[in-house]
Amino acid sequence: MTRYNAKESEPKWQAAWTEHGCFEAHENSDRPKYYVLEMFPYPSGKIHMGHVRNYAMGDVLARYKLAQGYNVLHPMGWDAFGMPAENAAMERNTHPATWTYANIDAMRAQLKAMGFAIDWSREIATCDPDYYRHEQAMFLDFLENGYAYRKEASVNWDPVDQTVLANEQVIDGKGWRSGAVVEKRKLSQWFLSISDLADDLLNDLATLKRWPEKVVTMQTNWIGRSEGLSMTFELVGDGAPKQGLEIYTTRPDTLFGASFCALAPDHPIAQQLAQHNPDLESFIRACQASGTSEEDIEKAEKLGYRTSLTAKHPFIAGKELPVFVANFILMEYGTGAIFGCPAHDQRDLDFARKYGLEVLPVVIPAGEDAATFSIDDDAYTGDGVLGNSHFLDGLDIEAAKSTIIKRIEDMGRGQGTVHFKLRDWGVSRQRYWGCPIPIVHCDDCGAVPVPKKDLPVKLPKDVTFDTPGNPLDRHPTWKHVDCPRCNKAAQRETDTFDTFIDSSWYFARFCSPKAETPTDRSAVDYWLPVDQYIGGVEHAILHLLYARFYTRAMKACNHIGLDEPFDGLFTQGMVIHETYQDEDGAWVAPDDVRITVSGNDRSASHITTGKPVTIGAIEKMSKSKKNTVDPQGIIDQYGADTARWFMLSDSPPERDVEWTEAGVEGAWRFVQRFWSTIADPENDALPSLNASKPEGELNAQANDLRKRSHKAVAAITDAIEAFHFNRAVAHLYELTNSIRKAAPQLRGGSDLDQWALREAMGFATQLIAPMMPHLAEQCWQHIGGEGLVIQAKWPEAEPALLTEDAITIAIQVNGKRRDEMDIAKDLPNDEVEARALAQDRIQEAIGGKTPRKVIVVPNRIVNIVL
RNA sequence: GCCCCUGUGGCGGAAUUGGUAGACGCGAUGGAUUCAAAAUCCAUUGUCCUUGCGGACGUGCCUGUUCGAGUCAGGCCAGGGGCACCA
Repeated sequence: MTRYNAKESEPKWQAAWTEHGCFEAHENSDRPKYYVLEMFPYPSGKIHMGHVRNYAMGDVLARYKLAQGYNVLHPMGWDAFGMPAENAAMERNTHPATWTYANIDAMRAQLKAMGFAIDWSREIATCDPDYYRHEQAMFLDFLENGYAYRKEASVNWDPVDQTVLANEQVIDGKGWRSGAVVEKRKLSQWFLSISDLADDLLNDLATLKRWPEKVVTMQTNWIGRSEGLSMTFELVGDGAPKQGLEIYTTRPDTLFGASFCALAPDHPIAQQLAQHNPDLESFIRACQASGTSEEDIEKAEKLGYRTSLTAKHPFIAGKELPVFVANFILMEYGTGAIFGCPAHDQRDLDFARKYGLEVLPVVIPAGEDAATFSIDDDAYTGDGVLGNSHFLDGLDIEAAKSTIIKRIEDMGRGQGTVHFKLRDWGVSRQRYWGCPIPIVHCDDCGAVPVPKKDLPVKLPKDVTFDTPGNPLDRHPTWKHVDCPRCNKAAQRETDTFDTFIDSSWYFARFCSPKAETPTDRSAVDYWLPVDQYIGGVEHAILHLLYARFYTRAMKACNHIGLDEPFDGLFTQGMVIHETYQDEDGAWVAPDDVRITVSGNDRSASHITTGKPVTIGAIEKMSKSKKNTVDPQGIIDQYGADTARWFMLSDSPPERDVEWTEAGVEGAWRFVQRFWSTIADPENDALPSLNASKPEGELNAQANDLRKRSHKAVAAITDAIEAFHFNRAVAHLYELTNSIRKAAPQLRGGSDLDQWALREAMGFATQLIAPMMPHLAEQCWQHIGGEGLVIQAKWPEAEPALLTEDAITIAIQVNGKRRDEMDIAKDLPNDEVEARALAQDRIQEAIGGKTPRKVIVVPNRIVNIVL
């Protein structure tokens, strides 16, 4: 028998699928549609194991749904804009486009070699003008419909590189590349008003039934809705603004426990006071200079500067609260000002202790008395009843909140309001390799949209990266254009879009990738929503929230007809690997490590030097720790099916999977074992899979095999539906073992027995096809299956074969298992009880006592209680 | 600090609604085959006691509910993830 040759087989079947157009999706179908999508890759150069895992999962689903008779859309594209291309351009002196498209070509070839069931005719790349011109058109629609606007915002500015840095590029307050101290700079930038839709985005999370709860929770927290009160305090003192001070609080019930007010350092009133107060000015400067990293915040002391102003308490005549400028108040949240109630907020308490302010409890826990309850080092944030609070006394917290809000509203001093942490999405990037923002700035007309007929605004090709700054800005001619409105000389916007915009609507473009408009309504109405979206949990917030917002904005502009783009979401785990370090602490790549096993102990040495190597933690594959394994090497050595199978085995898809050499070898062994199970020459005399079922009686073993294989059909179908690929794999191992065990006898049996064996082989081949499609095609051909296995209808189990008429149940005495017995299924309880009590071992265990109670759970268990 | 998730053999992990814990795979050990190896096949493999039959213990820890708990409840511990001076 010949070994299975993946190298020969895989390209052959890939060609066959292409030739038959197996994966091309068409809208005109009477089959139900199914849109399966994996998050599209950034074209970094070559695929990594994370891609293999992600796309293997999506592929199982796509092929399974295809076999189930669905009209499947399973497209692929490239999230092709972004900084790495510019960095590569600087380092290698190539153009970002050259680098990107070369990467795309390389990665496309690799994905094709993996044999994924992708409709390549729908391929898109976000850096293609044919893609981004529609993005520009939609931005203009958003602008017209009030979803986009322009405002001043501060950015991280690297004065050496003359560029804006993302927060992640600022390390210890310095630019990651230049090392220069980063400045805050105000730039006029474009924003999308995602916060206008905060309520919808929050409420509709409840409709996402097939999303992981974890992601829903994370988005809920990110949107951060809170209900509270905005109210104005009257200010007194030198230079007090007569409009007063507007604060925001979620605990209006604690107003009678207020002992100070505090402003953010960049609050307008603080700024104004600082103009005539050098001490305050330097305090504010110190606040702004302090770091914003987690660690800094953790360590930072609560600092305040007591201004000359005081705030009048609205209900306590003569009570005035000192007004501080404090370093822990954020201008971006609420109104940038608070009243502090130290008894019931830890930060306020820390602050009050430091500055000797009053701490008056106003929420009294059950069992305490308002007159004697006191606060020590910990603020009391629990439940209770109001005390020391005039007209609120005796109310619970919720009642007190609504009462005080009503009073303040009636006084015209404020109103109950809702605040969100979610802020508008700044989309301007001072970068070359992104989608140009289709705007012209005219001295007279302001920001003028580029007319749609003039789109796309294309990136110029002749740019250089040898000097810092934005190449679009210093390009000699590109930005100089005439105003579309008044024809006077004007300047193009030289910013490009955040690349998250590119990925916020690509799933819609896949429905009609060649349409002359951003979407073809009949196509998106047919295909959307995406039935199953699959990707890494690292996109749980930004990408998925942006895409949800974008879908709503597109709907408002008539590009799409629904609110939620992704009906089902699955977030898969990472691929991880052991790390290795040599004696000097340098990381060693897995390829350079030799592992020695003795018993259950493992040790490692360097493959060339022979020196000992320490086996370290199992971590996400990363270049810096050198614990990566290149999928290409695996494909070359074992073939795509082995890599796919390993990725789907063992670990549940949502958890991390550890890549191990032994595991891959195990997968490879199984590929061969499966092939030899099917292609054993001894089987050659068996009837073809097409042969009709002969008459006669099955022998016991053949009957058993039929039961096993039909049960496998049911179990594997359920497992795939539930995204339990590891369990589907386990069932396939079992079915294969059953076939191997039964084959020698059944081969020599009756025609019907032989047919049953062949049937089981056919099932196994079909069931394995979504995971190892090439191997399956080879086997399918070998056993005489009709056409391609990918085109075969998914098998269905005969219900009669799924139930057993004889079962084994356990017998317990006092909850401990003492024996088991074979009984007929659905045997009446009293008979089961009688038979259980008659068992020798049970009699022994009972020891002559009379059972107090006998519990019979039909077809499951008997428990005898003494 | 707040929120969420996860703890099962040497390892990855199975175990419908509470009903025989450890399926399946990896690793390991012994054997067959072989001149030898690779490959393949067979057997054993939770721990402890026992020559064997068998028995005791066992799903992070402690309590509880139940005839019966990996599964349910309460309280801890450990690991991972997310958010965070958000008023």
